[in-house]
Amino acid sequence: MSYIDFMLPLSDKRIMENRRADHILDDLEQMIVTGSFANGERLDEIRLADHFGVSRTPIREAFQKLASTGLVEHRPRRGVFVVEPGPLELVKMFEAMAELEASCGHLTAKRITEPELDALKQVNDLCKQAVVKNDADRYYGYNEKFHHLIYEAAKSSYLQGLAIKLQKRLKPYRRMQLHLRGRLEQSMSEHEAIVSALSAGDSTSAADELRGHVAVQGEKFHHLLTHLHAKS
Amino acid sequence: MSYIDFMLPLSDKRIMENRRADHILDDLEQMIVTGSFANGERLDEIRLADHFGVSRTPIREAFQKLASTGLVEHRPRRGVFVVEPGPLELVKMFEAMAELEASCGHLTAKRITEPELDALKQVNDLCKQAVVKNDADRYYGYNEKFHHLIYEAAKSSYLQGLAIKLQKRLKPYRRMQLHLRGRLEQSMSEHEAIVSALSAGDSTSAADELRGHVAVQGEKFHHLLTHLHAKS
DNA sequence: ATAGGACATATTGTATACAAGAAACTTGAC
DNA sequence: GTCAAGTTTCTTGTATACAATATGTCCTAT
Repeated sequence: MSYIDFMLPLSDKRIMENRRADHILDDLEQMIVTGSFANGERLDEIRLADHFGVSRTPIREAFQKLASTGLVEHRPRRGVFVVEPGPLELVKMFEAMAELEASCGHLTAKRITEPELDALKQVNDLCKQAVVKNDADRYYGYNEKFHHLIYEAAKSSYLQGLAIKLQKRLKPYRRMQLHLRGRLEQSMSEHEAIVSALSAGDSTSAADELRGHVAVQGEKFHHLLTHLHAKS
Repeated sequence: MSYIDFMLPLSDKRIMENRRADHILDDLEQMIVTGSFANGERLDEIRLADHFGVSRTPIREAFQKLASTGLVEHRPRRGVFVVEPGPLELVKMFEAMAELEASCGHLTAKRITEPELDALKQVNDLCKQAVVKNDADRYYGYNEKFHHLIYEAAKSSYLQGLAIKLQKRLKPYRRMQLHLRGRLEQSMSEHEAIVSALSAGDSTSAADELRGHVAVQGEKFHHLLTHLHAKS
């Protein structure tokens, strides 16, 4: 895909706002995630600098931050290249996500307060309503909130940070899972099990339920593969 | 602490080797970890540039990488400041470490191969020998190897990466508490329990043992801290 | 015709110059 | 004497110039 393609939709917005370094990073991130670049494509400092109307320096700074999140890889004296994780990497990442969720669940089950539990149930009800309406997008939003509440209630800031970071990284891949037929209902019943384990303060069960909920296995895995293959 | 203090011991080595960007990063990391800077101290770009004999540009690059690992904090238009995590943060980090280890253990118990198990037992024997000799430094080294083997055997590259990264971050703090009386023996018996759980393929038990093994380090450290704090 | 090497080009990495913002200092008023 | 506003100085952030290295091309020799 050429640079022209992705420049057009964004350039309008860019001109309106004042372009600051953070925006450059966010935009680059967005471009990579939404697939504006081919897989192993090299990100051209000069062209991007032109595009954003800045010099190479801020672009290079953004590159480094992107590299630290794993979205791009920096090969010395070669440049930075977008890293679309392959099926294997993705499975590993989902596996790690499942473990992080399990860990949060483990702690949360012991530490969640009544108000937090109430909030969680409330969000879960919103999830349920979305399922009834078969509204995958709304479910997606509330589901995210649901999980973030669990991270928060673990009261382990560092772990929470890890979970949020990886969750964000996996966002684009997670989303496509939800459109699997019947997945909404299944996900919802898993939520119920999670909530009841947390209510009961059963940390082992909460961890297991969360791990299973997030893990990519069986049909989900197959779905992920075919979807990935379809993109390229 | 002034710049002069830390410049002297390092400047000799620097002049010998060819100074490349990676070395700058490593050195800065080392300086921060070994406490060459005061806690909230601002890292002066120009002085450091002079010190390393380079311009500000590579220094700023190193700063960004340091910021991404959490060793320093970047405040826009202010500079970068060293972040010594407080007792609370450290406890949270140890807690996260415990959970990461538990996660690795959970997977490793199911996935470890015979050769890997053999290697693990072998390293564990070396640990045991170090305990007998009451050699904390050797124990420290083999203990690290022991844990790294477990991460590796989990065959979950992303999780392994997280574990290694945090382990590295906690290194300076972990080291302190090994010199506590009786800790070596206790740690060793925990190792035995971990190995036997892994041998048996008991993922739940392996996870719990590893969590406990690391968590106790965090607690010991916490005690150590409060004790130190009481003095000053 | 192909392989290998020298040259030309392009791109990254580093240094320096410049701009913009924050801290520090001076000066003046109360 | 203290506080505040204006000015100066210092520091970060950005642009540009330069150096070093990788890549691509062309020519030659086998």
